[in-house]
Amino acid sequence: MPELPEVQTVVTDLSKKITGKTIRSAEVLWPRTISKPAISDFAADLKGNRVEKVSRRGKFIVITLHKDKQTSYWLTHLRMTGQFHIQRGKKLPDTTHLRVKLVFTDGSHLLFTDPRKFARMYLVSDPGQVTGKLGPEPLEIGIEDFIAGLKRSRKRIKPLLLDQTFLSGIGNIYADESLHSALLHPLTPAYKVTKQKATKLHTGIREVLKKGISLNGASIDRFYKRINGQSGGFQDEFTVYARTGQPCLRCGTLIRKTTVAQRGTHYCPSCQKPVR
DNA sequence: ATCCTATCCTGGCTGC
DNA sequence: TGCAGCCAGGATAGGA
Repeated sequence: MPELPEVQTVVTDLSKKITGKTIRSAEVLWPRTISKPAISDFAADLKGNRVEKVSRRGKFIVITLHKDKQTSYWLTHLRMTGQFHIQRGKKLPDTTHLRVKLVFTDGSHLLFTDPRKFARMYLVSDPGQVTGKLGPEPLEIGIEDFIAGLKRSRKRIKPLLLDQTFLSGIGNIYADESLHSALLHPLTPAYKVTKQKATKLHTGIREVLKKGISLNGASIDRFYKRINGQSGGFQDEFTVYARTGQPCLRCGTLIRKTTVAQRGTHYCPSCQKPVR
């Protein structure tokens, strides 16, 4: 669902729309969406803040706020179904699952919906409180550190890629796509991945994520959408994800789906052979 | 250290 | 047509 490329797309879109705006009021319609601070403080603390910057760390949207020379950070993790919406013209977004609503001093609105209620928001003075345990950004980690990280881990490669303390931002889709691109079986123990394959995986992760970003993410079901309601384009470029039973684009073998670490896992049984 | 299970949630889907 | 039951999925906690 929303992974690094999807979150990056939201961040880029949001940045253009809300940077410089000042929050007039905030309203929380589903209290559990707010992790920190207490519900009673969240809306009141947001009020009067000016949006300085919208950025990303892992799968977190990080909004830097200024008020009375104080800087605070409003972080949002979309989890599966969290979605920001901006009002566009007269057409109102579907607010069936509205959880948080912001009104800016210019009268514009920022709405946050989340059907499954798993998304979480934080308003903190130090973003490290929330993102402190995250591993490096997958587009920033160097090849040496990446290989060393694999060697150090006894985990299987797919769960390791999903581990946000190892790398931050990769989720189920991009893990499967990266592993296929590197011709690695998802159950391969990380420490057994050869230097050559590790290099291929490092490259594969970068290419897959960059392609995802350039296509504004993947909209696999009705969930992930850009803040203006548009879909991404990466779902049309999947090589294995959601292609169960369809021919591998590389060798023609039918793509198989199994469960690894409680996640649907798609791979080509010919291109991605298990390691003995 | 790592794995497994349950939990949080809802809408969509299957099967009767 | 209606409805019960199952499933996906990111992160985390607790037990093995």
